[in-house]
Parts: sequence; C-alpha cells; structure tokens
Amino acid sequence: MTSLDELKSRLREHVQRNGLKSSTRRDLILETLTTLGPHVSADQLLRAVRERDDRVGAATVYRTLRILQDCEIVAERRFEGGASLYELVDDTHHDHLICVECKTIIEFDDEIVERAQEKVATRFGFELHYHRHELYGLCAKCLKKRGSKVGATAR
Amino acid sequence: MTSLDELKSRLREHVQRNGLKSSTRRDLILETLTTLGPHVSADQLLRAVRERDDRVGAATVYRTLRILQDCEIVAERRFEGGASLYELVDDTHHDHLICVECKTIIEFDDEIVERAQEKVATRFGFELHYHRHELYGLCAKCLKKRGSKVGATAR
DNA sequence: TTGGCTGCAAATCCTTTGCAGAGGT
DNA sequence: ACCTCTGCAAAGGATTTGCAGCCAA
Repeated sequence: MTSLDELKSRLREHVQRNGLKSSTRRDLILETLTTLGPHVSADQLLRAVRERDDRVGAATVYRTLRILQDCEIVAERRFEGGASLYELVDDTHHDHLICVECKTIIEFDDEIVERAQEKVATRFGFELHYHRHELYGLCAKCLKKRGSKVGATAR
Repeated sequence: MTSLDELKSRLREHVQRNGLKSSTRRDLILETLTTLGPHVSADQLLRAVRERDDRVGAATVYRTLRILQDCEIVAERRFEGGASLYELVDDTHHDHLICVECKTIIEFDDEIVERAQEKVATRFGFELHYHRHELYGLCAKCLKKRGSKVGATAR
C-alpha cells in the first residue's frame, strides 16, 4: 500500500515539473479517492467529494483524474458495460476476476501468467508497457444461488 | 474460420428460438461484417453497410450487433480510448497485443496463459465464462522508429 | 393480421470544453 | 500581476429508445 502522503508528494512533484499549480480541490479529491474502494467511477468519486465540499463540479473531478493518471497515481479501467472505473495504482500489480451476475470484482495476480505474457510480447517483438487481464464468470456465491437452475447462461 | 453460412444458420436458429423474425437488413449487416477486418467499430460497419444499401440506419446496426452478441456470433471489445470494436467470435480463442503508438492490433493465443487462468478461477470458486487479455506496448516497427530517442514513455 | 423490424430524430449517458471569475505563487 | 484552476453550462461522441410505418410469418 502506498501512503496518502506519498501520493500527495508524487502529485506535488508532477505539478511543479509541469508548470501547474496545486489546489485544495485537487488535494481533496485525491484524499477522498483513497478512502473509497479499489474501483470507483467518476460519479461515485464526485458524490463522495461533495459530501465534504458540495461546491465541487464534475468537470474538476474528471480533470483531476486525468492529472492523476498522468502522474501514474490512478489508472483508468474500462470494464464491460457502463462508465470507466478508476483505481489507485499500487506497487503490486493485479488483474481482475469479475462476476457477470453481481458485478463483484476480485483482484488477483499470478506469476505464471505474468511470465507467460512477457514471452508472448518478446515473440512478437513488442516492448510491453502494461496490460489488462480480466476473467468474467460467476462467483461462488452466485453459482450457489443458481443451484439447480441448470443451463442458465449469462452474457 | 467459421463460414458465412454457418453464421447465418446460427443467427436463424437464435431468431426462431426467441420469437424474433428474420430480416434482409440483418442478413446484410452480418454479411458485410464478414467482409471487414477482425475489429470493426459500429460506425465503420455502418458505412460499409451503407455502400450496399444507403437506407440503413445506425440504430439498426447497433440493434443487430446486440443480437449477434446474444447468439455469440460477435463479441464487443472495449479497448482503451474511443468506441467499442466488434469481432467475429471464432472457434479459436485469441487475445490481443496492442501498439500504443500506431494502434496496430495483433492477435495471439497462448495455452500456458489459458491454463493458468483456469486455475486462478478455480482458486476463487469462479465458473469462468470468458475473458479478455490485452497487452499494451510498442510494436517492433514503432520501436525501431524511435531508435535513439531514449526514455520516451508512452501511456 | 399480428408483432417484430426499421429509419428517423430525440434522448441518454459519460466525458470534455469554453468562458468568466476565483485562487495560487 | 500572471497564469492556472474552477464551476457552470453547453458541446461532444457513442449508444439507446420512442414512435409511426414497413415487412415477415
């Protein structure tokens, strides 16, 4: 886990290097983000921020998220269906298991997969920067709920 | 490669099973789709369809794509940035290597990865339905183009 | 004849942008 | 002071939906 202070200083550094200015709004948004779950939509973030300061506009949240992506504090995720979700970039890389029924997202990481994809990249002469790996299916809970209902196919 | 006739009959079957009706428009769209590249946007598809029949509306293309997804003839892909791309679902599953510079998409499949993700799913009690696995980076061509320009980091 | 299909335009949803004023350095 | 940041509202792009007429079964 990266600490909030660490994130703040990374943001400050990025701001200075790029001739931007710091602002209380931006700090507030970053702070709020760290209090929320690992995958947040711009809208969820906006609501949470407004609970602390109801004068914040949606545009500011989007603009701030863009900056936070630039300095690699957050990453944008476009899962299937609906809006983008944003997550704090952690030192530990992880991929996602997503339940198509209840939308639960489980994070995992698997070294075998990681190594295998490096090989694939090399095979095609690619220089790998990042990747996304998402497994969609039914989680244990939803499987149990379905129980005897055989043949129900989610999509 | 799945043949066009095979796809058509799969569509017909789906249509009958679900109390829908077949239509020339839908057939035209499916046919057109098979003549295009492996990743097509709704807009590209619309243009191509209109070259054959300029009375087709955008809504019909979207509605047809939805149906084609339901009967697993095409899959929707939300790559980073821009609109969704659609691809014919082939018997051979494949994943994607995407160049962040020139946007080239290379398809690959790797059994090690496939097996590894089955294991991950099992570990979490998931029943795996499908997945997406995308590697982003620089392709060989763009790497060469950069040549000496060291330290350029794409994101 | 019935009920699904279609084009059109309007409506949505998510995100970005223009502008005038507030705020940071 | 200068230039960035912000809220607001309007614009934008992609996709969906309502409706009246068209078409297949």
